[in-house]
Amino acid sequence: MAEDQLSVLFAALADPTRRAILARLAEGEATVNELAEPFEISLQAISRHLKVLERAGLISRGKDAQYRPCRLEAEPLGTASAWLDQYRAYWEDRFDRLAAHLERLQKGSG
Amino acid sequence: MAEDQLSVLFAALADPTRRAILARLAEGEATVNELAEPFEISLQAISRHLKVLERAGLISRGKDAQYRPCRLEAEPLGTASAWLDQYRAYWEDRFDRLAAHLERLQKGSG
DNA sequence: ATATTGTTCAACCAATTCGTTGAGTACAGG
DNA sequence: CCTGTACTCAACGAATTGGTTGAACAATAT
Repeated sequence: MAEDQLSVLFAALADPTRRAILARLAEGEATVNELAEPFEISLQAISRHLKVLERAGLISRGKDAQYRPCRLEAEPLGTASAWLDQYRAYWEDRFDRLAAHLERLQKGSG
Repeated sequence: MAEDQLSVLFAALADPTRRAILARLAEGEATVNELAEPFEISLQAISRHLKVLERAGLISRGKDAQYRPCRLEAEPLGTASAWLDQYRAYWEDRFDRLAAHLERLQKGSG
């Protein structure tokens, strides 16, 4: 299962081919063939990666004759970033002490 | 395949149970049993989720008698956040126009 | 010694994922 | 109309995932 937005999103980002596609789209729209060109895998495989990205809301697709230009839709990345920000204090050095402190507090419970 | 750091990391974050475990650990160390308590799934399933989180570098585990206290290790979240920051310009409104502009630039190629 | 508690390992199953190939569908142009 | 180009759908296989149960093992308590 796991159909929530964040799960679908992170799952989409968990594949290096898909991340490479996003990087390419950051430079501008591209057709499926253009996106497939740098990879060794079949066009069909790319087509399915695009479907995953679309389901995650990370791309949208247009229709221009027989072309299906893809466009980056970055909002979900903002959502992911916001989620990660919950933990920012835990990875930024200045808060390491705070985290350790909170930990000890709740362990000793008094 | 896909054994790179980022892929393993995002894959670890793609499961809601694992994200819930991280949220719990943000409040402090916890044993496997403590972590399992809120969930309906077996202890073994939790144990495997912890293994995934550990492989992603998101937790570390201690040894206290028969207990294996887990601790949040947030640095990888910082890595993920840094990766996302590449795209920040694309989801922040003030840059939407820039993105669209870049797109048009490269399409027209002149 | 034995039992109990905390945790992991191993085998298994169902569902999903990521690739393949082969067969469509949709549009453009001679 | 027929061909070529762009793309998607469907069927398939191998690998992975996320759950299960049953058996281990380690440390504590009796």
